[in-house]
Parts: sequence; C-alpha cells; structure tokens
Amino acid sequence: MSKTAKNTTLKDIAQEAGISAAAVSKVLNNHGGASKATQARVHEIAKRLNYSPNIVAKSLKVNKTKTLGLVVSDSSHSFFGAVIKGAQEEAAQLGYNIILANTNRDKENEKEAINTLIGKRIDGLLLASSRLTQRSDIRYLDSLNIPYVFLIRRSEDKKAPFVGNDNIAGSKAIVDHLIKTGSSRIHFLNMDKASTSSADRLKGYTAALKDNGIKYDPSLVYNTKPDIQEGYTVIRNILESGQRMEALFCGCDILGIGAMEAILEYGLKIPKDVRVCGYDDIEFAAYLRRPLTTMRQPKQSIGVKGIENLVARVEGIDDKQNVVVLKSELVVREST
Amino acid sequence: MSKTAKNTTLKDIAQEAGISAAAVSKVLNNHGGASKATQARVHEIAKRLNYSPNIVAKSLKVNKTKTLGLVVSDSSHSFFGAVIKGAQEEAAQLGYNIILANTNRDKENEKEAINTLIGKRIDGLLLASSRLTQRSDIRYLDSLNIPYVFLIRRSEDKKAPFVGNDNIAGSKAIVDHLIKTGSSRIHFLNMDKASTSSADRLKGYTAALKDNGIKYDPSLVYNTKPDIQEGYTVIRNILESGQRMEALFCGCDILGIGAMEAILEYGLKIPKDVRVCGYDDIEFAAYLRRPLTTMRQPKQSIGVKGIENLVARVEGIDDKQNVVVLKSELVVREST
DNA sequence: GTGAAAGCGCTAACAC
DNA sequence: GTGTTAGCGCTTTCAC
Repeated sequence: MSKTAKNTTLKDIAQEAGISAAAVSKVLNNHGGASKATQARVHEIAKRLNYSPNIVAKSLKVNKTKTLGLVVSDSSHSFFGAVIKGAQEEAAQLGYNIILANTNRDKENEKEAINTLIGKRIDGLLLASSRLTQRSDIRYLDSLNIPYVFLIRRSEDKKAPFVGNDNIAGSKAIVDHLIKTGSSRIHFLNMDKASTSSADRLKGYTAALKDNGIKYDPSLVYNTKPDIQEGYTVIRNILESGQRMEALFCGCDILGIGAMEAILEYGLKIPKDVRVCGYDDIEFAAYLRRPLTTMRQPKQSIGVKGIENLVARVEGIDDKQNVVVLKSELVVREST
Repeated sequence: MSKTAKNTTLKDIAQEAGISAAAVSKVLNNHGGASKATQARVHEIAKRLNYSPNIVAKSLKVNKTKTLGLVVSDSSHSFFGAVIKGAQEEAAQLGYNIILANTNRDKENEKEAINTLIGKRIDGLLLASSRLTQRSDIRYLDSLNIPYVFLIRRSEDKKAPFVGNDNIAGSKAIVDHLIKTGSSRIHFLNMDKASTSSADRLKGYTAALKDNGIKYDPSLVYNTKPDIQEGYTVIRNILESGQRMEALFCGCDILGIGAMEAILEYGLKIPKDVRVCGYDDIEFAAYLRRPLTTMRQPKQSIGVKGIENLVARVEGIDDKQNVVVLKSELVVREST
C-alpha cells in the first residue's frame, strides 16, 4: 500500500518532449507556448503518462488554493445537511472544493477550526450559524485577511456579509398565522438567547402580538438549545406545572418535535388542544407524528448563494450584495 | 477586501532572529536546531508576528497534505449527515481535514469527484455508498495510488477495505422479528438492485424465510431508489392493485417513511393491518407518524472507524483490519 | 548542535 | 513565439 509510483510531473513530460517544463505548462494551460506540432506532442505525452497537475504546487505558486472553508455547528443536523449540499455543489460548479468543520456550537472550537483552515490557506470562509457574531469578533475575522460570509445567523454588525432568511418577518408571519386561526395566548420556545437569530425571532413574535393588539407576556417565552430532548423537557415541565397551553411557536423544527412528543404524551391533542409551529421546514417535518406547520427556509439556496457571494469576494468581483435575504414560506400542516 | 497583508513566513522570523529559515523551522517543529535562548527568541517572534505555517508549502515538500477525501452519494441525507460528522471529527482528532464531495448516486460523477480530489493530492479516500463496487472498479481505484476505504456499501471484491454493518445478519434479524411476531407473508421494498447492500439485504430476507420454513415468493420483492416519494409510489401501486399486505420490510428508513404514508393514506392501520420495518434508524425514525421499527446502524461510528482505518493505511500502520463489521441493533417501535 | 544548500512542482517574468 | 530563470515557503540532507 506504500506509494511507490511517482506521479508524472511537468518535468517528465518536458524531458520526453525535449522542451522545457515552463513550455509544457503553457501548452497545458493553453497559453500558447509552442508550435502546433509540439502542442499536440505534449498533449499526447501528458495523456499517455496519465499526467495530473499537482495542485499543491500550483497553489503555492499562485497563492490560491481554490479551497473554501465551511464551518457549521453540527453537520449531522438535517438542516445543515441541506445547506452543506447546496454549498458543496455550487462550489464544485465554480471550481472550488470545500473543507468541512464542525464546532458543536462552541466558540473556542470554532476559532480553532478556523485557524486550522487558515493554515491550509483556504481562499475564503463560510460561517454557518456561527458563534462569532459579536461586534468584537469582526476584528478577529478581519485579521484573517480572507473574505468570509455569514450564513443563516447574521453578525451583530449588520454590514458583515450575510446570506440567510429574514427571521423577523418569518416569525412574525408564523405567529400571525397562529393568531389569525384563533389563539391569543401563544407560548414561544425559542433557541439559545445568545444567537442573533433567536433575537430576531423574538422580535417577530412581539411584533405580531403588537400588530394584533395582544399584550406581550414574557412568562410565555422560554429558551433552550436546539435539541429534541431539550424541547421535550422544557415543554413537559411547563405542562406539569399546570400552565395552560393552547398554542406554541418553536424556534426550530427540532424543538417542535420534542415539544409535540411532550404534549401528546401528556395526553393533549394536537392541534385540537394545543397548536404547534416550528421553523426551518427540515426534510422530515411533513412526516412527523403530527406533520408540522413551519416556516420553510430555502436551505439549499442558502448554501448556493453563500458560495456565490463568497466566491465573488474571493475573485474580487465588485457587484456582489453585502446582505442577501432570501424568502421563507409558511407551510401549514396538521399541527395547527 | 483584497489581500494586501502578506503572511509571515519562516524567512521573516529568521531575519528578525538573525538565523537561517531552516533553523527556525527546526525550532518551531521541536527538532532542536538552536540554543535554548535562540529557541525562546524564535517562539517569541513567531507569536508576535502571528506566524501561521503555510501548510501548502509544507505539503509540497513532504508530499502529504493531511487532507482526506470523503465521497458520499448525498450529504443532505440524514443518514450520511451522521457518518460525515463522525468522520470529520475523528479526522480532526488525528490531524486531518476532510474535503467533501457529492455524487448524487451517479458513477460518472463519482469518478469525476475522485479525480478532482486526486488533483488536490489527498492522502486517502473514503467512499461512502459508492457506485464503484464492481470488481473492475478496483483496478481504477488501485491506479489512484492512494489508500481507500469503502464505507457502508462494500465492494464485490470482499478483500477491499470496508467499514460498515453486516447487512445479511441485520436484515435477517429484522425479518425474523416480523415472522416471530406473527407474519408469514412479508413484502420487501428493497433499494436499487445494483447495490451490494441491497443484495445482502435480500440474502438476509431469504435466509430468514428459509429458517422459518416459509417459501420465498419473488413477487413480494420490489426495488427502488431510496427516496420518500419513490417509496410512497411503489407501495401505493401495490395496494391499489389489490394485493394483500400484512407486513413490509423496507430496505431503508427513507423508503419506510414513504411506504407508511401510502399505507395510512390508503386507509389501513399501522401496525394493526400492516406492520412496517425500516433499516438504518435515522435520527427521526422515532418521531414519525408511526415510530418506525428498524435496524440501528452505528452511523457515527462508521465514520469514525472509517477514518481510523484509512489513516492507519495512509500512515503505513500494519495492524489494521481489512474489513470492519460493526454491530447493528434491532429497535422495536410502534410500527410493528 | 547549528546553519547552508538543495529542491518539492509549478508558473510568471523575462530574455532571446 | 520559445525557452530559460527564478522563486513561492517549507523541510531535509549534509557539512561543519
């Protein structure tokens, strides 16, 4: 299994063709460099020797790796799976590769992952649901000296490049739906407080209440991390405390799944007794115990647009937008 | 956004410390190379100048990139998400990065992706649910001159390195479960015929029947690609054709989801009228309309062990197993 | 122990 | 046009 077979290099081809390596390089990159006859000869030899250019050497020379970093909190989450797919395929389309890193929602892990990526001399960085969203983090990111784009969760610095959906409008729309269809007492199980996405979703929630003349009651709002078990536990505790619940907006579908389990287990009916909404529209939202009403984020498009925007920055194209806000769409299912 | 700031190099440090770049390299890699005092000085300067080694240059020199390729059919599938996570984290642990590629279940795409990866001079290749499982494909893979390991779906060549579960034993166990709990007429909705995994699952299915003295009826066996809609359509057609169905083994959970939708929509009860099993135990199998009985594959472990095995090959360690078969586990839920 | 020289494979700049 | 030279940033002999 040891690599004995040396790879063919430009020099090998040059030797066989009786010209210089530089000339071969030019021919193979279509920069002229030789007579038609020599060109044909070079191509023939390259093919025969099964030549594959050493991108590492090229990268060193041109100081570009055609590799992008994609940092996500957890690549095993269905939501990120779709984003990653979009990003990876668009990158391939544009001639780039993607190195993937997981942070498990930890800021130190994230910085460490980024530092490794920087060592590999990536040309640009995509940060999905980053923890580096504080204003002070921007200095760190800028010091990296490569372009970066936030995905899904924006920075507190609203000028930082971002691709995602409008969380305020999205959650306002979904809470509106809950109100229009009959509830005025709406529990809200939001994600971690620290996240700008959570903050925006809370804004949407309060805006919807206000628009409909409902008083905001902070005791109906809870926060927890996006995890099925967490959602289950929080809602179960609320129910067992004897609080009446008639409508519940969950900050993401994952929390919605846990919440619905708790509600059903408690003996309440969905949607008859409690109506439940999520956010994201992950792939399985339609096939749950109660198909979940939710806000569909264009997950794959977020990945695609993110790469598009990042590559534009990497390649110095000027007419890119700084902030790309994609539309989300209310999907009403059995849970409401 | 243009990269004006030049990165610090060994030479910069050397200059400031008044020694050679080679000496600095040795110090920074703890290969001795200077007096204690000089060493301290070098470290101080490196830190002050925010030195980050250029891995591209190092890779070129040592002919190793510390980068591995991971080729999957579809990274957005929940199942692969878990495998990717395990692989990525284990790779990071061992000092490697992962470049991800999608093939969309197409052999030509897969070869193209691999060729790109080879150009990037990856040190090794992980093939998850590959299409290159024919004996003749081994020649192609061997010609790459880097170690590779099949994940999940094995090659026809049983000597090819592989990490996954025992599909024969797994599907035999699940069909046994169906038989033991009362069914003798068992439909089987398997995945694509071409896959070695499907072939093995069919073997398990027939073995279970034989063990229990049930005659194998090929008219109960169907094949389709792993897609919710496909599963839905096939089962719906069977039902509408008037065939009686009392138990159904699906080759993967994804097909199980589609199948259950069709069955319920047709007005039959699960598990009362039809009992349904899947395979894989994807994250959401427990939260479906009918929580799905299934065979739990150790998804994350497959990624972890796959990387472990591959890295052992890359680093020339001899005591690695060629074929690693991980245990799957029957998880009984409401659907049976 | 310490430092100088060579060279990984490629391409951009420069001479002919 | 055509080909040579130099050098990207690093490590690894090899001399001292």
